[in-house]
Amino acid sequence: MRPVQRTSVSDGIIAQIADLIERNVLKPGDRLPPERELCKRFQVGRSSLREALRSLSMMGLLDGRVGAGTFVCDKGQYVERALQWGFLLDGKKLQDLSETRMMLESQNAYLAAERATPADLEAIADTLAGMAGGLADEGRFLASDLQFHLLIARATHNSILYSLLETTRNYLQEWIKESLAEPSLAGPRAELSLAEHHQILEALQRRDAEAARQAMAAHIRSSSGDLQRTSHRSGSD
Amino acid sequence: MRPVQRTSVSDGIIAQIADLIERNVLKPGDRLPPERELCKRFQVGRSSLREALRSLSMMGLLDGRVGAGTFVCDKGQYVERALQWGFLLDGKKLQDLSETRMMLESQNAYLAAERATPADLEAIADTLAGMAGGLADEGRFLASDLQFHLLIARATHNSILYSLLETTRNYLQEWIKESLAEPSLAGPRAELSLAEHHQILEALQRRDAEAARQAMAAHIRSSSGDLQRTSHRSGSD
DNA sequence: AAATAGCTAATGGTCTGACCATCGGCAAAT
DNA sequence: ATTTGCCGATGGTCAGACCATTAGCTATTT
Repeated sequence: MRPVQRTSVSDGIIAQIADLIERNVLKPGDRLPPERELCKRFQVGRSSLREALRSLSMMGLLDGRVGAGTFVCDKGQYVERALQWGFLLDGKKLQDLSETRMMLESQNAYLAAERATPADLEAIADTLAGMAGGLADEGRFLASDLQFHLLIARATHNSILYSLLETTRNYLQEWIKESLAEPSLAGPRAELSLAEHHQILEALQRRDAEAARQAMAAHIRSSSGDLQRTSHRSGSD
Repeated sequence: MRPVQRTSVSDGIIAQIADLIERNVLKPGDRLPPERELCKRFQVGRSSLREALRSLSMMGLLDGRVGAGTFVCDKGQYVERALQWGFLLDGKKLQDLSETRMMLESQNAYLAAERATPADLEAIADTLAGMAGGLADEGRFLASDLQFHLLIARATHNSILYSLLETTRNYLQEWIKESLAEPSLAGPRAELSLAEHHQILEALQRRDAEAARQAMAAHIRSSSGDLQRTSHRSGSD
């Protein structure tokens, strides 16, 4: 005798849909049939179906858009999503976040210097050019700044490290924006930032991993200095 | 003007309950009020509440038992559920995870060397003693091994780094266990592992951050070598 | 002809009430 | 003291209804 395992209806649906996605029967971007029809096909109630879809959304497999339908997510960020839960569950201390970001950014720069393809480097250089051209336009400058860092992370060709960096950046984005919006700092800060980015790019192009790491670390340090200065207004623990 | 973010009812409930668990208001093992009462408290329909509870269960934070109630799970077990759909750990991901872990472990060792309190160091030393005493008992040895690394992460006093390391470890736990279970490797591997741990502890006690980082990196490298050797059986990219 | 405004149907999101299966504990019977 | 049977509480499921939003079409306007 062995303990019989009771399988809930929702879990059955989850297993089926996840299997379809895994076997690529449902490709990223595909649209699922409407909920009410899925109910008929699976022969289950809408509650159970929706609980299943909700779970799959939570795992990052599906994405429901009201009025449009439910779609298969294009990014296979299963593990990444799970790691982000770990983020959410812990206290989001600004200082800890900054420290984590510093570590991720510098280490990613190190790896990127070793692994970036010519196409990666070209994209990074292009973004940097966009930054320089957007010194006056704050929004464009910030967008290029963000993209610069994300492209470096992508150049590591490690999806987990990329995802982690993306998440930390998202959390810190607000503070970064605030800090750069300081009128007294905006001009010189942006110029300095641009110069630092150039140093990073040069290190990457030279394939000098250690230099890339240190250039990135110096860059983050100098900007996190501003963060500290800006953040003490909005309270702390 | 900025795009207003629409927040679904379920997401609101998820955020609230997750927050309660995070702040330890809801401790592991605690029982939640019945669904029908939660509906009244949150003033939401049962569907929405159940979708939220389902998502939290999927994350491994909650566990619903029919006839008994819904209980708060021990944190850190949520990965196993995700692993039920084995499609997320292909060879590439395993490699990325190992790399991420290496980076987290070594950097945490660096920071721990700078910040560990005497109590932290004592706890780490105790755990190492437990490891030495558990060479014969595989389960005890692995448990102490895990605790050793987690204590170092805790000694950084950075909750995010700790959480990330904890999560990556959970993912890799199965493979680590497999690798150490190799009969031909078990004995020498455990001895070597113990020696490496001693080196790490010594570096921590000397407050030599760079040495701690390198000792940890060497340790992870040697064990991830076993991981690679073990994992090539189950396919790769 | 092109752009805009308004309408309509489809769809996900939410609520309600009901019923079922299972579990825990209690009381009666042995 | 142990077993048996019962009953209430609880999570799991279902069906139907209504709402809010969206996409796409239509008619109006420029």
